[in-house]
Amino acid sequence: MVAKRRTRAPVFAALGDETRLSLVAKLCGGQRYSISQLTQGSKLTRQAITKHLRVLESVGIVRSVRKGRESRFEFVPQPIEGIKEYLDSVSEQWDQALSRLKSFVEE
Amino acid sequence: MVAKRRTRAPVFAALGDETRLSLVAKLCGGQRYSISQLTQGSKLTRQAITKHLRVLESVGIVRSVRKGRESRFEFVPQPIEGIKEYLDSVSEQWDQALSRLKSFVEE
DNA sequence: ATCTTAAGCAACCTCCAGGTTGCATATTAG
DNA sequence: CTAATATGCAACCTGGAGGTTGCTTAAGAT
Repeated sequence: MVAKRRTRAPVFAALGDETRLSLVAKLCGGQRYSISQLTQGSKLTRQAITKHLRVLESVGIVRSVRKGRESRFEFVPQPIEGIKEYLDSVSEQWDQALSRLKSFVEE
Repeated sequence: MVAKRRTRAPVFAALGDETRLSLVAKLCGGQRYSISQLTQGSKLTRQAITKHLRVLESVGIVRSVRKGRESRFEFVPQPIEGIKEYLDSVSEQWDQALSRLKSFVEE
């Protein structure tokens, strides 16, 4: 296991796009889909979808497995768990700040 | 209260940048900071920092209040709570998929 | 009244994200 | 074997993100 980088920004950035968010929405249901399948219903080109999938893959949100002539993509939960933890720490800091303020006012 | 948009992508996008993430990290501690203060220690220009702050402000993660000649920025938790909920729903879908798979294998 | 500090505004630059088209290659179907 | 399907690769285009510099205006400090 290599040092897991302390930078969540790329993961947030990967989620910062409607198209990719809907890919995630589809894939987190557990099913695996080929690129062509994921392109169905989208108004974008297969190549555009491919690029988006590569972005998601580059931050580990998604993984591809070649199966015959198609490459099937599947969801990987870890990166999203990672940023959830990060957001929790942000909320926690904020809550602590609030409670410090509260006790300051009360005394 | 106007229809809260169903699109979290812009919030994720706003967090998808190291500089903005560190601004959030600083501000979620509860203190308010002026633009100049937030620029201190950064290698970027005040104007660059200003632009980043406007991005955060545009999605509601941050709010600015003019105080004399300086405008002080403060953290606003709601948008981040929003995407936390979104991520929870993603995890939930994933977990349900896993448990369906599990019961399918077991029978 | 003047100097200094905080911010806003605007023009400008560079680079890359997001899309497209066109063509090549690998598999599966008939 | 041949046709059709699923991808990969590469070149190309365009707009906007992220930065900078320069100048102006507002508000404190002396």
